[in-house]
Amino acid sequence: MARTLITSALPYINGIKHLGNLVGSQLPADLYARFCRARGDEVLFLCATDEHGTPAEIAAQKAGKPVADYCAEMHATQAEIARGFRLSFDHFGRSSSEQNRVLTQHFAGVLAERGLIEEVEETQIYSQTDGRFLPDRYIEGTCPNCGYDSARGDQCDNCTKQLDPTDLINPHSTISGATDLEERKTKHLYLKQKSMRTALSDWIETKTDWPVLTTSIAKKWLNDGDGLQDRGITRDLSWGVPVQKGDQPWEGMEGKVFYVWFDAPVEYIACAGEWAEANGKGTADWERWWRTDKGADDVRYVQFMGKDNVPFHTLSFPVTMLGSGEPWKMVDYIKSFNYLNYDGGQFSTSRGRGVFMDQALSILPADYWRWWLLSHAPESSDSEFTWENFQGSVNKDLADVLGNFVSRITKFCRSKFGEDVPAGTAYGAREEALIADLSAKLATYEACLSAIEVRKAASELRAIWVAGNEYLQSAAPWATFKTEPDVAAMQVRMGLNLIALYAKLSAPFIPDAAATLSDAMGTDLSWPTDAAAALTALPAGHAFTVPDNLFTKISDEQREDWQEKFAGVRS
RNA sequence: GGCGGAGUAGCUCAGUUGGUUAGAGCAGCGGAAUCAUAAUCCGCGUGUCGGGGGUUCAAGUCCCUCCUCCGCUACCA
Repeated sequence: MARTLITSALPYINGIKHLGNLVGSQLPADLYARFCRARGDEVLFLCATDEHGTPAEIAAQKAGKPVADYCAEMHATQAEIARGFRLSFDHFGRSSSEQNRVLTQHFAGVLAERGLIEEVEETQIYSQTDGRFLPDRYIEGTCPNCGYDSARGDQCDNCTKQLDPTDLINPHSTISGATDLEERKTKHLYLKQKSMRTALSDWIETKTDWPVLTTSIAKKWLNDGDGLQDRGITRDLSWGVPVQKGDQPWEGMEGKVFYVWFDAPVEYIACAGEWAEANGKGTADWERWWRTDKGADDVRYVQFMGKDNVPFHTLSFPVTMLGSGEPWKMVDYIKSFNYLNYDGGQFSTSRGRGVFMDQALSILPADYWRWWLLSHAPESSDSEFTWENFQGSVNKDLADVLGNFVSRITKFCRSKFGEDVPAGTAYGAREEALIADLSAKLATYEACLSAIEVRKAASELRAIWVAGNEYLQSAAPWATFKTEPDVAAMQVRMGLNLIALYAKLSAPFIPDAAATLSDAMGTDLSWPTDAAAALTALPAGHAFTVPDNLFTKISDEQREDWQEKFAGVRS
């Protein structure tokens, strides 16, 4: 049995994510996980909240809560929303877990032993009022170049000049507004990525099947300018994984924590440990997914992420794993996505522009969103959400093409033959042609899903739904019923079998509707091996029920209402 | 500035290693059907493939150049 390990980029803890975040990692990862499970792979699908770092501390401060409590609450909220979207994680963990603390400290210790960590003393800005060192972007002041008065410490938004916080005139903290900033010396650990450059490059060169988006970003960081640079992996914060060398203290690093981008990817591994613990399993159970010396040799590991995450997954995290010299399972395929824009601009968390995951579920069920987002996934370039397009796709694809097909065949059968599959004649030439057509389409659909070609898979699935309508239209059982009721019965039997087949094939995209259909047809959601067999699965006499309409159309009034509601600031 | 991605029908997008009259879905127009959520099916496309130049028997596809949009640029994650 094929074994597939799937991870989605970890959503950051400081708020509810928008649809752009969802479609860039969690949702396509779920599609793939569902497909792999359906076709019989042993799957471990992991995701977690990324909880450490300054933004989490500040969000907690704004909410007036201790950061640990804040993160616990937000984790619960994000987990609930993930369930709402039917994201089928085997475990939804937390980067603040005990497992991650131990493993992160372990990696740091091993990397230090192997000479891949260097201590560097540097000068940073400290705010006495805030009682903390400030990352560059949390310092604002007047730009020495253009005079813009809200230039950030890393870059001026007005003239785009790269800045150093000490360049700013009248600098102040954006957290408190404090101006009592001072330069302080502080010591930090750097991961010596430069010394791993060749090993990384060799590894990336073997990945000839990766999407261009993934490899081009990786190669750029490897080769641009002076090439890959060493990177600081510690911070002067309190919320994070305490800096330790394995289980030993790290002299001179007391009170410091690891940088979130060092511990967050480690959570992919630690999450498997959390999964094992939550399910009464042992160390060996998760190590067979992650240690090539303990059974992970035959695992295929696939990661999903937005393009902004690619450098960390192609460089930093591999340095950690390869540098450890330990037999960790490396990623086999990285599926990366571009951005989803909202109605002519970007989704914006800070300005509350666009649709957030909780809001989306409050107006429509998960399947509607899953279908639109996946069928418009930003694979080859950035793509665009508009309410008109959303309304059109949902109404046409889901309500008309699929929903109405189910409705017309089940209701016709009920009125003419009752709620059992009718017998009638044997399948004839038209049915054989349909089976041949669907065999080909099924093969294409599977190939797209295997290759994680999300949009193409969606359009092929739609074509499979359309084939049912084409068949029904040319077979016209409502006409044959008047003269040859046995033929009409056979045609209806084919129609009902098509519904059962659609349930199986549609489940990765629209799991709720698929479950409704399989319940109504009294069948399961096992993956069909062959169209001919699948279309004779429901025998004459098999009982079914007529389901309620699968999808309700979005009215123009609703669309206009939502368009208005989500244009402005999130309340 | 550097790097990367994109620019194809009114809209959203496909176009494999260059090869017959450039495609799909939606919208629009015409027709058929009346089982069904006024749902379906059939037919209908004269697009300077962002502009210009080049290579080639042949370019949306390769090269050069210019324009526009977007992303990244290492202390936001």
